[in-house]
Amino acid sequence: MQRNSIKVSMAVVRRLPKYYRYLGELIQNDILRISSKELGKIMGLTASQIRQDLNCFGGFGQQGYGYNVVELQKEIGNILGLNKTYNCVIVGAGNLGQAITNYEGFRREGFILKAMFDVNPRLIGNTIRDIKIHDIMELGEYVKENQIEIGIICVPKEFSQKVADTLVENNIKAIWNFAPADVNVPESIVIENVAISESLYTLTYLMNEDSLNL
Amino acid sequence: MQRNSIKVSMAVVRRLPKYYRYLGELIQNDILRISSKELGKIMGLTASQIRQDLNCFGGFGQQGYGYNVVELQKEIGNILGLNKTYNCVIVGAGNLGQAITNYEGFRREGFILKAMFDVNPRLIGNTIRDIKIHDIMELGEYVKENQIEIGIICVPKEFSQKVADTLVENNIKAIWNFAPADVNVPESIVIENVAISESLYTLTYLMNEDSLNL
DNA sequence: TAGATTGTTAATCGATTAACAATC
DNA sequence: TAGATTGTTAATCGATTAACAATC
Repeated sequence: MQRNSIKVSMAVVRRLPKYYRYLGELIQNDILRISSKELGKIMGLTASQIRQDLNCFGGFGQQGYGYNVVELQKEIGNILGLNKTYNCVIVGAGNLGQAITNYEGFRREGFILKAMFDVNPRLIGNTIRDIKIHDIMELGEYVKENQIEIGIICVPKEFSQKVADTLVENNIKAIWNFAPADVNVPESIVIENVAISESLYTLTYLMNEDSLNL
Repeated sequence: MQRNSIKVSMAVVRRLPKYYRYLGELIQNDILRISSKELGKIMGLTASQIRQDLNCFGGFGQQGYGYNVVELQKEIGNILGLNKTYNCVIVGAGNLGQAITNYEGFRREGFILKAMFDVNPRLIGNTIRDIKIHDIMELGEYVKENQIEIGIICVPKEFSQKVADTLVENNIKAIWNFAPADVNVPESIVIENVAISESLYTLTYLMNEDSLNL
């Protein structure tokens, strides 16, 4: 069931990966059927919100029954675009770049890491999990030649905008940026600036909230 | 200027670190004064929202002038609790744990990494940036003995809940969890579940949005 | 069938934006 | 002082929750 011209809010979109993840856990625990009420309890959402969220995309449930967990997870995966594969590169082969390379989950979901890039001569030429580390000078050409769709930026913030520019010039479709400074790209490019520190500072805010005397 | 019993919404709280970061960049660029209008343009927010956000905590600006960047950044830092120091441990000394250890920014903001922990005998006893990697069996005792306030979880998701439980039992105050599965803790403990994959799946959603026929 | 639970509309709540008097 | 821009109140917008008829 598909609708026409319903605009889905970012609030909903950002909950979808969480649904996807929790449904995956249910499958692992052999739970094959769930009601919005139960799912809400597990995820800390209201049943009403879950039904509203899902109905932005279609009626995936069944009255009197609930939702088929496997089917629903697959549907949400499709909505998220996880039924496709994506050619990716990682720029910056330090610890963070390596951590992402080593994370099995991403390969499983269709993210194909084609190459890594770095400035460090000691790293260039090495291989991590069969992925070769190239000289960052070759980045632009490689991205263009190999139809790379997603660029993952793991370089220090001083270089992140320059890397992003190179990616954009060579027809990247999306950038996942881990440098602790937002990167600017044209409207047509999809960008996620992660800024990991923000969640740490939220943590300390919450630790001190009581003593703030608001 | 402090108010009594105003509840600050999480929407506002999660913008504070971003203000802090952008103000830091302004300082680096020797911009010492800014209006809500200008700041909004840079950050992609409305001037009105910025003024509303800041006024949850006090009147930091001056009519006809704007905001003193250095002063405002410092105030927001205080609100976020960045005027204090925090004793931290990292559990899981793999690439991600090492990436965090190597990130200078955190030390600068008062996060004191006291120790790392791992199960891997090859890592135990080693040192990263002068931080010793301990046997994970010693985690609970160490946390209790050394007044550790923040536990950073960088272990595979199979072990994350168990690690969290150990931290909680030994009086941790907050947990910053990078394992790709939410960890449950008592109400009194502050928890940030990061789930990095969520932003990647949001990215692919946005890449495919047009073809969704909503 | 009766019970359960959805899909969906309406009501409420909260967050963002607009407007403007206060004031530097 | 005049101009600029805040702090703050009011208006609007959007997101969440509640309610219930539809239906499996």
